Amino acid sequence: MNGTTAQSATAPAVPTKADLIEEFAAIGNAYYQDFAAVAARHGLTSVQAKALAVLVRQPLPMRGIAEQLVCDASNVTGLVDRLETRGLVRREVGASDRRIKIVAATEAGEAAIRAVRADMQTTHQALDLLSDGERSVLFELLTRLRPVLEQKS
Amino acid sequence: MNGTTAQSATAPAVPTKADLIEEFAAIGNAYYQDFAAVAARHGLTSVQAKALAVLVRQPLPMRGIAEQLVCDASNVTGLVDRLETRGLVRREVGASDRRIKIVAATEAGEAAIRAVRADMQTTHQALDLLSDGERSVLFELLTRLRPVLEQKS
DNA sequence: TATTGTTATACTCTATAACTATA
DNA sequence: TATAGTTATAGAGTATAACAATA
Repeated sequence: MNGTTAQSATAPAVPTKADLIEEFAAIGNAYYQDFAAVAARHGLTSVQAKALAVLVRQPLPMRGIAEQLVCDASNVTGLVDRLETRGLVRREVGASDRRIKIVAATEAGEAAIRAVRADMQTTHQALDLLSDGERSVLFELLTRLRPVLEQKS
Repeated sequence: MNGTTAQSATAPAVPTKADLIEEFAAIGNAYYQDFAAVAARHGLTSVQAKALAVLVRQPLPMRGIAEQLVCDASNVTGLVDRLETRGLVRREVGASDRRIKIVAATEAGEAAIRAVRADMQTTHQALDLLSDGERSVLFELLTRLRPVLEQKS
């Protein structure tokens, strides 16, 4: 792995942060590929599916969607247009500020993202490799990482 | 979490697979956002950076790149054209089969992807939260998941 | 005949800049 | 004047279909 320490074969050295980053990158890319491929089979681009997944968690104004997608706000108009045409999301005028439009996933939108997640067989198969105890450990570690990882860079 | 078992507060129930999938999705998306944002700062689109990361690991024929990127082979022509124009990759004619063009990252390409990885501060900060022992555990779990997760769906 | 890479076309994603409606 | 959303435009990513070169 890093070769800086000579330990026994049964107790490998602690991985360097670079090792972990590389593994994290590979896992992140592989997950995203499964997500994009399954979304495509369901007639959604990866961006449409990602937007839908975000909106299922909570309704957001146009600019909030842009933040979540890390893209310019101008793109969100067309993106939401296409999702709205297919009945997957709904625009609602903001109550306090009429400039704001709140976008929410419809029932059809929620069903679509549920179907995509259920169909991510590669990811399911990978997680099936773990025992209950390992799943608990992984879940706990990821839950710790998530708040920091979701901050803006 | 799932509420199906009533255990003590210090020993939470084993997360369901759905819980873990959701956490995995959130982590995967957050990682990808950091990657895309940093790549953009370095003048690369996320697809260009991903292709470069793949080619740093190993040279690939055009169709191999398409497989890794989960996209049609016809797209790869333009993608590699743009990377080649900037001196980040190089096309080489295959030795055994002259139809095949092997694409390899140049030194500049390797340097570019190294710079992107080093600049992913959000991901670095997240991983800094873990102790050496936790890093080892996470690394081992991810290493187990990776071969299955990298298979085609 | 089958396969590799390319080209042509059309649609989607993306950023920048300018515009409108509202605050 | 500042902000939320939109429109216009141009470059990049994407799939489908058709093509040339090679196997």
